[in-house]
Amino acid sequence: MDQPQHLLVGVAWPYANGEQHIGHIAGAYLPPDIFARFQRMRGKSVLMLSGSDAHGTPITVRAEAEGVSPAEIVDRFHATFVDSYLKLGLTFDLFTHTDTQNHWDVTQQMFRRHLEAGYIYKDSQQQLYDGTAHRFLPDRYVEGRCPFCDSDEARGDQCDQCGRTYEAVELKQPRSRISGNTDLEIRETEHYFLDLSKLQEPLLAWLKDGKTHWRPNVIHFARTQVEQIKLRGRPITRDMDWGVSIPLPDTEHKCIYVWYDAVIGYLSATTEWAQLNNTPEQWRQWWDAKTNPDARIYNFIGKDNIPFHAMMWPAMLIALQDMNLPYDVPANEFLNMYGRKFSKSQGRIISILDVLKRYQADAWRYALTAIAPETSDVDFSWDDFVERVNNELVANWGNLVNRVLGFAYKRWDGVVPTPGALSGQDQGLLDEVRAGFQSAGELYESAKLKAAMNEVRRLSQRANQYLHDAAPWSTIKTDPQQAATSIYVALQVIDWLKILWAPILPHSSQQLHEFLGYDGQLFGRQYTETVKDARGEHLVLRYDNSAAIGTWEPGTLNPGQDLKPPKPLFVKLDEDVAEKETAAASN
RNA sequence: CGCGGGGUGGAGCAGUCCGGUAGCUCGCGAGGCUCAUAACCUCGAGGCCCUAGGUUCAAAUCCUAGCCCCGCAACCA
Repeated sequence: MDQPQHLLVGVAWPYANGEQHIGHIAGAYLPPDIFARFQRMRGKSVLMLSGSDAHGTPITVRAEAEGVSPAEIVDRFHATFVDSYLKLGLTFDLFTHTDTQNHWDVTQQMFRRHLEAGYIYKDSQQQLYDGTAHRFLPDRYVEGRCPFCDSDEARGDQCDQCGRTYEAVELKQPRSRISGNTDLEIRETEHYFLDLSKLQEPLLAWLKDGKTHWRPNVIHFARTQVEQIKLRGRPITRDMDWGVSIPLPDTEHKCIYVWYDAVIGYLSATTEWAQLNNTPEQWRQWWDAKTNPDARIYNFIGKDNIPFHAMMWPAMLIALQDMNLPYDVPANEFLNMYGRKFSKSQGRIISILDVLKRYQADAWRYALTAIAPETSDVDFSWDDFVERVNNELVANWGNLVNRVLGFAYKRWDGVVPTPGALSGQDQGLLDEVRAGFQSAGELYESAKLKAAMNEVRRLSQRANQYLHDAAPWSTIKTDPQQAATSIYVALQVIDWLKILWAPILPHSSQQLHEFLGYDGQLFGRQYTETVKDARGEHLVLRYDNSAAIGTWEPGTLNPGQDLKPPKPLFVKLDEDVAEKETAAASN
């Protein structure tokens, strides 16, 4: 087999400066979990990794606004991320954060290797300096009037009004967000730069090579950028104290720029995972091109992150040589709300942690997959959520399970009936659903999750049609053996659909697995742990797949197997849910 | 200004690469079934495929010009 065994599923690192909303989940967090669960059932050696991004000005700005330490902000939101991923069932083999000793080590090591290989140089930059606060003002620490459109709300690096970018020193009437000081001076400051000009050629060669399986929004963007823009040195250090320190002398009050250290998280999380498992060299199975060139690395992200994952990070890896580069970067567009971006400040936000209190995890997994913004921005509305859960998930799949299990349990004393000879109709349904392992499998494999879901839903509709034609509730009165055969076929099909749905609906598939009288867990176990290191301790979310028995193949349901008393898999939502939630959101 | 994505029946989407009777889910209308969470099954109504040109026997699909929406532009998924 030339199928790769080792798959690394990298997930965008969330900034630990606010709660996650359903847009984050639909765009970048749920899709990789569905993909990873599918691949694990295929027997692949999957590592799904991410962590909270602890550094950067969004964190320190918030910390200063609240008068607490950045670490406190990170710990608070990191814990909420872990909590919501547990509840939603996102099976991270490791979800850590970037303020760990391991991440510091890996980042500094990469800095040194880039330096030694000649990809890092030192240069000076002009930056605004706040004499009152005695510090430099990177990025969002400064606001002012936009040099292009005169908006007064312009940030240090970009104007939200007209969208243009510029250097902070170009701002008109700049003011410090720390002290409010408007009497800012321009000072020279020395920084280290990653020399991307040296990487442009190999990066472009890599982007031009193959990539036919990449989504057009990702590959078109990356190619045109690298083709048309002359890449230049980009600063990888900043005048800040909060961040990974620079492994060189005379670098006080400077640290490594967050963009550089955050993407290294994919590598550092792998080594942290390997160390936690006491197999420190295992990371090579995914990253080291000499050890395992067939490993595939996937990066699931939102479209805003395309430049970093399709350009910067690959360039950094190319510079190291002998590292596996991303195999695919399935970036999603955005999930909006009523036509506009989610916005915390404007009260348009649906926190995933909050809504998981009221609705089933699998209901969200279904609805967010159904409307996943795979090719264009998509609008979320509560009406749509209710409609999809009630009229699609409950009506099509949940009801199929309920009608078959309920009938079987009542009429055959809680046991899987023994079938007689199969008719052409029986065989036809079995063949069609069995073929779903191939057809839906290919769609899951290529991360076309919406299409995979449609395929599985089509198959469960076929089962509903079969039942209508076979009408076992009618034949049982005249020909009990034929009714038994129909119900056996339906149960077998449900047993297979359980697997086909499992990547998207792991919780209810497990429940169905048990209703059908099976033991064991289709998937592994999620758990949290506190890890101590030289920088303190940090909470991690982990996943142990060793006891999982779910496999991507049609098993055989044994006649005579004891069923469990069935209950509906999904809660049907009340009519007024949409109204209530919409009202609550606008308060 | 530049770049990327999108514009398909009431809603959400697929189809566009490799032209050939416009497809799916939901909603709506009618009928059927009654095992089932009033769910399920069948049939039906409903579309200038953004616009204007062009290529072609034939264009949602290819070419040209333009319009509209979203995003990116070095980090807000």
